[in-house]
Amino acid sequence: MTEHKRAQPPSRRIADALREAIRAGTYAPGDQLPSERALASEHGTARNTAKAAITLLQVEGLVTVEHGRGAYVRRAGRMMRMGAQRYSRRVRTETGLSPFRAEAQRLGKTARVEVPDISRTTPPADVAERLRVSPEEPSVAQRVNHYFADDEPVQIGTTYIPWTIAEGSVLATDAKTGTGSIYGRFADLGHEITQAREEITARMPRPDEVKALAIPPGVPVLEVLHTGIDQDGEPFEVTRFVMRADSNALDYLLTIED
Amino acid sequence: MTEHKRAQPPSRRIADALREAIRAGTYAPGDQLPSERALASEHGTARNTAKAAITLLQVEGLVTVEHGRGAYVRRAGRMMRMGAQRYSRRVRTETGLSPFRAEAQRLGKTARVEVPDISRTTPPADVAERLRVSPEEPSVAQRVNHYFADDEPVQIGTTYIPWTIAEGSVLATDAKTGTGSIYGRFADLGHEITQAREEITARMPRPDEVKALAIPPGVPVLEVLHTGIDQDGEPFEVTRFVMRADSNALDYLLTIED
DNA sequence: TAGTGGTCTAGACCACCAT
DNA sequence: TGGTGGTCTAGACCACTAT
Repeated sequence: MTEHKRAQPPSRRIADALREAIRAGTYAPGDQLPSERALASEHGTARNTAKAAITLLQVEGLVTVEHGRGAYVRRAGRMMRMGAQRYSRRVRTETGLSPFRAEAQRLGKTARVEVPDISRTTPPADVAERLRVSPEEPSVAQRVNHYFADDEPVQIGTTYIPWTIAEGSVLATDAKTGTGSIYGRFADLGHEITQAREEITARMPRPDEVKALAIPPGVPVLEVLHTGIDQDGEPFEVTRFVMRADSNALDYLLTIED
Repeated sequence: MTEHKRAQPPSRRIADALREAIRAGTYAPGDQLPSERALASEHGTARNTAKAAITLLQVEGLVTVEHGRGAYVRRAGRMMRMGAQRYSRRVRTETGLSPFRAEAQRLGKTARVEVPDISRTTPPADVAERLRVSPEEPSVAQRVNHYFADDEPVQIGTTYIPWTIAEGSVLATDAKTGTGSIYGRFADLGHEITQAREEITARMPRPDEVKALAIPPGVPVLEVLHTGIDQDGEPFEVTRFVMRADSNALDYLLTIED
């Protein structure tokens, strides 16, 4: 008998079995998996080992675990698609909606935006570089926005505006920006958005983001560093968006330059 | 005495202490953390508990663990920035380089591309929809590309081409596509790329992707579903890119439509 | 060979949830 | 109340890395 020695540790074998069962549809999205104690006795292991298996799947983003209730196969969430055309002036003037509200409306969701902080601060280095302001002085106004769809937090946006632009306007003081969203106010101040640069990365959320966005384990975030550029080619605003990757997608339609 | 009962479980406390030490620079990127046994005795816990703390940081993407060596603070990798202008005809004809090779050259890295598979297959549903072909027949040619920078795998690209276009051309048969990359061949066939749609999401990698891209725990992937559109507005190619999020970024410059 | 992480056991107590 | 996950202990053996 050629015995496989240590072919796979038990926790892996349990995880593989569950993964395969999920793939095969034995456990459908939303279904509850067997309890840790059940898995352990089924496979003849300690409960710790069964838990290790569940943790593997959790980190892969395949299942979610609820304390006191059980482990469930994760459901695919409907996606908010943030497209590039969301900045268009037409959308802004015709609907009076901000990009986020317009997208939520399209999906039939209720949008809510909270503005927990507006202040004058020293910008992070990457922001300062893009705005061409000093990274060592309080050279910007900062507006923090929390976005909710159907009361679920889905996005955080931190907007940085050169203090020379924001000073004296509602941008530096008021949560409400009025019709046409914040870009309406920039237009009032002589900065019509004509170009935007968007730099996109993904990473695991920091603990504070986990809290703010109620992110379950195994869900990364998309980070978009957005720079608004006006008719003179000047950057007038940088926003760092952090969004749950399991409920947001980005959608760009590009015209290929020659 | 008001004792905080269960303020924080020991594993969280150890993780918090390490996180703070990393933030403060006590442990710099690349530095080794104390061993699990050392952490355990320092904090008066079992080794398992110290390991749980390390695992938390690992899942957050803050540290990497190497079997038999130790746990290390993750270094920030240099980023490959995949920009929208990478499809421009000018870049293609002037340098003769594919988008990936052009970017690698810019960073002074050695690019290598392997083509482990070219075949005729049935496309995934999302691809079929975008190419307007049947999702139930072998209606496409599939080309799988593995991209390496300095011999490290950084990206996988799976290109789907309607069989009606690929049939009879090198696209359906040859790994080598010749100068100007694959888009040069599409141009030869009468499909000049004039627009591209890119739909971006992020998620944790699947086990097969973990293997192919050698992804350490705590690193998500960016998935880009790219659709190439020709001068007649017809989609002629869809590519699904999957890339390590810790070594790739996307960079778009958008012109805001009216 | 010594030190590191990888994994497991068998049992315990706590916290949360539904009934 | 009973079932579920959250976490811990104390010890054990294995596998990998470096010297």
